Amino acid sequence: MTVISEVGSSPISSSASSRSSAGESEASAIRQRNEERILEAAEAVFAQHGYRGGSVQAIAEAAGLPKSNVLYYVGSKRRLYVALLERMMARWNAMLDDISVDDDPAEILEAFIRSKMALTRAHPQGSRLFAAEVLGGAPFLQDYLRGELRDWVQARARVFEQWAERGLMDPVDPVWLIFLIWSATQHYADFEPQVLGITGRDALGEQDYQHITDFLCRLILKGCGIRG
Amino acid sequence: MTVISEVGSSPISSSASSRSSAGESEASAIRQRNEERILEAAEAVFAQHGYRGGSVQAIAEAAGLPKSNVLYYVGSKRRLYVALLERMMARWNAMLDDISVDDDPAEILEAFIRSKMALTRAHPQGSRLFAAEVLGGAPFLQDYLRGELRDWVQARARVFEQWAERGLMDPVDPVWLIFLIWSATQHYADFEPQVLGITGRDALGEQDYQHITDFLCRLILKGCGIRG
DNA sequence: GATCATCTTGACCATTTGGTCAAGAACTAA
DNA sequence: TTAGTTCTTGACCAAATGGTCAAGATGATC
Repeated sequence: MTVISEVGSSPISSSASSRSSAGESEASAIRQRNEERILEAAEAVFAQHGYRGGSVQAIAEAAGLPKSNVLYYVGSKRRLYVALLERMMARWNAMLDDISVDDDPAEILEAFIRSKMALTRAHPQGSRLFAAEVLGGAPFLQDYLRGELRDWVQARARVFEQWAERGLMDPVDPVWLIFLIWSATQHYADFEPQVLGITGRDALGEQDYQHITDFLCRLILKGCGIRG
Repeated sequence: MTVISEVGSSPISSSASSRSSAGESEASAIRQRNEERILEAAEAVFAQHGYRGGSVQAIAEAAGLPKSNVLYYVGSKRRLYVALLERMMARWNAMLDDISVDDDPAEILEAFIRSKMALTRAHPQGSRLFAAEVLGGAPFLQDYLRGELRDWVQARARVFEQWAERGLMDPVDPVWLIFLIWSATQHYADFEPQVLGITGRDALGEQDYQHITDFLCRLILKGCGIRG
């Protein structure tokens, strides 16, 4: 799947109204600022209401710009949505590291859980955007899910299986294990109103995240027969 | 939170166009059949697109009825949505059993996981409807989350803590444990396109569900220091 | 069969939606 | 300063939206 154009130029500028004849050029400060505002606003709106339920007017209001100004920069609702998904995927792809059978299972699994929880905390709206898109049937993400994400999962699963063969962890199903870690870590972004309602909090703080992360690391590693 | 009116009468009939002067009366066979069609269709549409993104026209098409006929039965989009949420909550409340410190932790946790997975399999759209509503900030569910669901979680957590004190399980955080079980079990409904895309399946079968359930039971119980 | 209630459903309505368009202001480079 | 580019933004458009309305068909009861 296409990664967003290289850092420095605008993520949308090559596809909307700045068709400079010199090819890809540096976006102006005004354009960069406004596009960033639009992307942030759009992420929140689409994360909350999905593609169909999110309106360009709501995005415009959240960005503090007139609707036609938003459309001037991004071209269309669809283009904006695709740009957002690509941004999200780029962020995730940066985390799709490779692991080896020579690595230590405890370290790898713990790092995996910790980095996912850190992402949840840093980018909750990205997680919600993904959740909304998948709830909607993932129409824009099929290639990604069936392509590089799947390859990554399968490669990681193979390493988990080899660890199990060496007796370094229990022979759990590695794919369900990966889903368990994803669901457990994303839950705190995706279902935040539930978490806050039930725990009586207004927000989760750094210390809460620390406790949750520690809890997940301990339980999942022990549950896998690692360092129990 | 209000539970749906008693079995036998229509879940919507008391609030839309059948204002019989004799009070609550048995709905006709036509009404029952059409209301059920509408509820099923609406559940799918709202689960996929959320409240804002789901349209009455789409629901009407999915139900095979004209839009104004749908509105004849349900009154408004909002009433329909509320009725759906109430139906979902009633289904969930039937599962909010009580446990005691004298129960066996292994049995209780395993039953909890198994029943949640069975619910995921039997009512995936209900799970997705809940997810969409929570992603949207849970505007219609705050009382439920902060009320009886919270009470249930707290009561269950207290029992978990007492088990830990008796050395029957590790002293894990009981609330995070409940969230872990919810997120892990609902994942297979809510993120089904992801699961299918990554595993290369067109659907999850009974055997898949069995394996996943067994995996979750084993890992989570072992991770809690129960019967490891 | 007559009467009343329920059901069906297209026409209609005000508002919202994703755009398109173009005038004028602001910015940039020579 | 001039010319060209970018940015701003209200007016406008066709289609979609959640309804409302009422005529006629169907169902139920006496």
